[in-house]
Amino acid sequence: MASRSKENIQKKKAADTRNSILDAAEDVFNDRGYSKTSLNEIALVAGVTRGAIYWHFKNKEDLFNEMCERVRTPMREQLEKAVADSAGNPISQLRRTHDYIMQEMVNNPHYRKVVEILLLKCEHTSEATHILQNKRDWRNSVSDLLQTALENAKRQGELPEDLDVAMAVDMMFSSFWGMIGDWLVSPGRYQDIRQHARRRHKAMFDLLRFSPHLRMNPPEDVF
Amino acid sequence: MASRSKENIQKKKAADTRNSILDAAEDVFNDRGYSKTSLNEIALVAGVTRGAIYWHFKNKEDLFNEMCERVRTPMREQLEKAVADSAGNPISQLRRTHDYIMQEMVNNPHYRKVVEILLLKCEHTSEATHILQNKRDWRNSVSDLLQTALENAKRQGELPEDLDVAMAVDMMFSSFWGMIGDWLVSPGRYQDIRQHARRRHKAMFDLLRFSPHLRMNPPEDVF
DNA sequence: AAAAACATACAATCATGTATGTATGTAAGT
DNA sequence: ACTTACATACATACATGATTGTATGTTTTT
Repeated sequence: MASRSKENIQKKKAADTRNSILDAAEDVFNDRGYSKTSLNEIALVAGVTRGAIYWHFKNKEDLFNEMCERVRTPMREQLEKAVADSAGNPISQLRRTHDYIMQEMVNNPHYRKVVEILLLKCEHTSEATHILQNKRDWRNSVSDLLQTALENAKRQGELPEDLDVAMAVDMMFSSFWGMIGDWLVSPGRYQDIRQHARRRHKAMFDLLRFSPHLRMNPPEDVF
Repeated sequence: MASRSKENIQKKKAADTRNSILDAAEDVFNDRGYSKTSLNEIALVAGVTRGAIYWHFKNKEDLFNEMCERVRTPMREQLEKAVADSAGNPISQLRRTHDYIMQEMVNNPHYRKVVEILLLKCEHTSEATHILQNKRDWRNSVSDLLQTALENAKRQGELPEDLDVAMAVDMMFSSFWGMIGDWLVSPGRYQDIRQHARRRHKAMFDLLRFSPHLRMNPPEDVF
């Protein structure tokens, strides 16, 4: 048992190193951008050498993906749980979930940093398709969740029967991430981003409920 | 006069070289991302050497800015003209302008490429503040224009008197660029992006007209 | 001849991947 | 109980290649 304990201590230390590398990556990627960041800089900030990074990660791309995963996994789980719990009252559950995400975005540095990197600090090149894949995966998982929630809301009578759910999800999604991007570019523009996000979220549901252009057969008015 | 003409020919040739460098920059930045692109690659695609680039531009950053300017200047002028012409019917003028921008985005490769670079192909680092500045400038000029147009619409009675114009502009802006970003990430998602954009634009104006949460004193309902 | 519009050559730096070194802990054999 | 062997978890060193800025040609007009 003593040896077992010692073994665990070793493993914990290695895990700590790994996490400190990921922490450093969040900071350096944020400051210098993904491409311009060298593994050496990350190593320096983490208090190790590049050797440690190559021990824990295959290369820069792998490190990047693991960094994303460390945030995406708990985020997705939280969202899935939230939607699963939304049996009775999908809209208010969505509102709570939205507020929870905004809270995490503001208060959880890991969330904010990784989102900031994905939105503003990495390039979408033809070779580094993993970044594109990362974004698409994120989008798809969130979209599916939203879609489910909106369908639930339709069944509950909280949203119009003929709501164009795909369109609504599209609009909610890009409006939300557009706002987040805007906020990250110019944080000073918002005195209270969470309050702002709440208003926008409510406005968005006014839209879903009342706009004829988000129905399955939108009006073909003059143009 | 002959000498003058020959001189002009020379100058035109130089201007052609300059433009071909900027064209090449649009393509290579798009393919490889801003950071990973070397000036040599751009030179190769443009059919010149790095010497030509350093003759026409101070460095990579300068080249980037000039590339943006070549699109931003005509775009801003078009928008300014459109808003100036909107005396009588701001809303329909805004709709036409929105449609015009989408048309350019789809049909004008220069517009699309530069927007794609700014949204997806460049990193926002602490040293390369010119990129941040570029984005802020773009945002501010478009926001001011939108703001003016919406104020006009209020005066004409086309929008509610107590509409929170700043909030509305914010929402329109981030919703629009969020959509564009989404489209550029997954073009296949939209069979007809212009039609999609039109629906969204109309829906957005439903929102401006009818949502109580976009008024100056939004309802403080339960949360 | 001199300026414009480039091309070529060079020096300095820097990042990546890998190969090799090293320290520590542990499992196995005797 | 002691050594040997080995694996983990890194650090160090090196080879390679790429990029930038600049300095120095070269050609063509004027």
